[in-house]
Amino acid sequence: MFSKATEYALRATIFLAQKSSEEKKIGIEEIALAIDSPRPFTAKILQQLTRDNKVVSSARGPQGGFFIPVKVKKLPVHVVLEAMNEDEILEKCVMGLKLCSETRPCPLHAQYKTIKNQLITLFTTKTIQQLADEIQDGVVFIRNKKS
Amino acid sequence: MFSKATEYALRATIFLAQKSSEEKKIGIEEIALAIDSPRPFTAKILQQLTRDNKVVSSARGPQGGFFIPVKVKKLPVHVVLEAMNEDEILEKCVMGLKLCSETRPCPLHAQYKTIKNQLITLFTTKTIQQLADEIQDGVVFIRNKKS
DNA sequence: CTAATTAAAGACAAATTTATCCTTAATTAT
DNA sequence: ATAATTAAGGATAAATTTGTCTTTAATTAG
Repeated sequence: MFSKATEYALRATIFLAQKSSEEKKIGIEEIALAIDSPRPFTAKILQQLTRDNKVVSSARGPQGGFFIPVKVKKLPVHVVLEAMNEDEILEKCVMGLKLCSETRPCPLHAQYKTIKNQLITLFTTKTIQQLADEIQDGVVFIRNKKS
Repeated sequence: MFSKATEYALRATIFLAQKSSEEKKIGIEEIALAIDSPRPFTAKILQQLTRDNKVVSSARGPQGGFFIPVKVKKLPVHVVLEAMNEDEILEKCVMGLKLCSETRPCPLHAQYKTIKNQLITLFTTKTIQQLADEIQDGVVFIRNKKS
């Protein structure tokens, strides 16, 4: 569904939301290890998420690293998709028709629409914080490895 | 969601299901024009759909072209995804976790699961014929251009 | 102030997807 | 048989995505 870049972005964001804070920043090494993603590529992605501090914030130097401000944790996960320029995926026609719409629907439009709406609702109502909390509670996982 | 190749495959399949038959084959030129896709790339995709006559059938020479046998029209659209090797998209974890499952769910698993199930149901219950019929009825469209 | 640490930025490389083109093979009509 | 038509197949190219590496800039600790 999403690109690898966006998958990594979602994992990194939720991981940071759970583990980091303004006082406890986390380095790229630890992040890439935790979410099992290629280190340099993940760095690029975090850089993108850091643009204008839109999703992630960062600080250089010793004790530096990445973190997610409390204010951002309260935002819907959808902001990650926006920052990665992949929020359109949730909107577009399954068959790739440019003109697909209510008045000119593709053959799958009517049924896909309701599914699409649930997807959009999911990403716009669940906050980053809410997802991170579940990891804290131990009911879900973000690591991609056995350990 | 799907690759361009699969989007073209879905459009071409439904177009052929509506317009073609064993007696009335359709050439690549007409197909690419109808679904507004790059001609040579579409040829490659049809070639793939033709492997083992799994979805599309073809005949060379004058009056040759592509068509979909009646038997295939009764199959679910899912067969197109399978032929394009993209049926996994419906199954995989939204966050890209290899180990995501009921017993080791990602933070979005529980909610995404129900959406995923609807997607799978849609593609496994709707037949190629059913979607083509709607075009015939004029309630939906497959062409990607104004005309 | 200096050295160490860490992210930012940009150039580069590999892999995959998308797309084109040319030759070959099969079929049909004459 | 021959010529015309059409898909099959393979080589190639362009674009995008994924990934790496090296240098620079900022910050902090000593």
